Amino acid sequence: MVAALNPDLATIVAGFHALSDPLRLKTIELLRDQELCVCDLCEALEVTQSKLSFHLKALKEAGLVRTRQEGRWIYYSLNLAQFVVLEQYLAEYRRLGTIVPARPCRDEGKSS
Amino acid sequence: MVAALNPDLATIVAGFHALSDPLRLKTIELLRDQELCVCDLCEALEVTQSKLSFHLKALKEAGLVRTRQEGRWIYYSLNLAQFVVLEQYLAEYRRLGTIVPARPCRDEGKSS
DNA sequence: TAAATACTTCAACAAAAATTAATCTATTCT
DNA sequence: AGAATAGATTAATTTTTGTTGAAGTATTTA
Repeated sequence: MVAALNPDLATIVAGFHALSDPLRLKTIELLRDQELCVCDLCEALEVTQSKLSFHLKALKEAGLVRTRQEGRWIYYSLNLAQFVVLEQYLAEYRRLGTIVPARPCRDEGKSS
Repeated sequence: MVAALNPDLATIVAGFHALSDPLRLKTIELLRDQELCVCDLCEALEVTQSKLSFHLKALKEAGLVRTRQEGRWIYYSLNLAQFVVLEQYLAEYRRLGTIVPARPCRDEGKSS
């Protein structure tokens, strides 16, 4: 048995939800290269701090990013482990290559 | 250069959005094992046909599922290729292991 | 201690997504 | 042709998300 093989549905849903917005996606793409503080991200993404804060929260609650405070700056960075969790979830689909074909719908033991 | 390396942001966003709902996730988990018609899915998921139809549409528009009509049944099945696209997108993050650390925020060439 | 900076939170509002029930289309069965 | 079945579509409504601007918290600098 592999570690952390069964993250629950809610975790997966939260993860994909966090990734389902253009601004959040651009944010993590920026963080891919380096840790950044909120003001850097605001500047790069050309959005207000308040707006970005909302999206950063979504990313954080989904476990996709971490924060580290240094003085009055808060540095955001990716939590790669959580990316792997989602990647693995998708990989499960690739694993099983054969999909059982047709099988007529009405024969499936329905009490008719 | 690898084929289809740069799906655009909108495609990725749509894909993750389609995966960001519990019912849709349960749907694709059912389809993981076999092709199913809408009435089978409704029964298994215990939802109304109309409601499921809405969610199937989201999955379909994101390219995650395909349909095949047979008589008056429409069989849904996974489009694994699109799962791979999303998986690859996430894999890009794992690739670059080192994240550039701190770097003080105010030194970044800001005109102050 | 006062002012400034970095960031979050809140509350009001706007916009998008989901739910529901009814209707519509197409196919099959009699 | 008429009734039944599978499924999509529509419109009205509710729920959830996202946006905006103002206010709040914490830290630093003067």
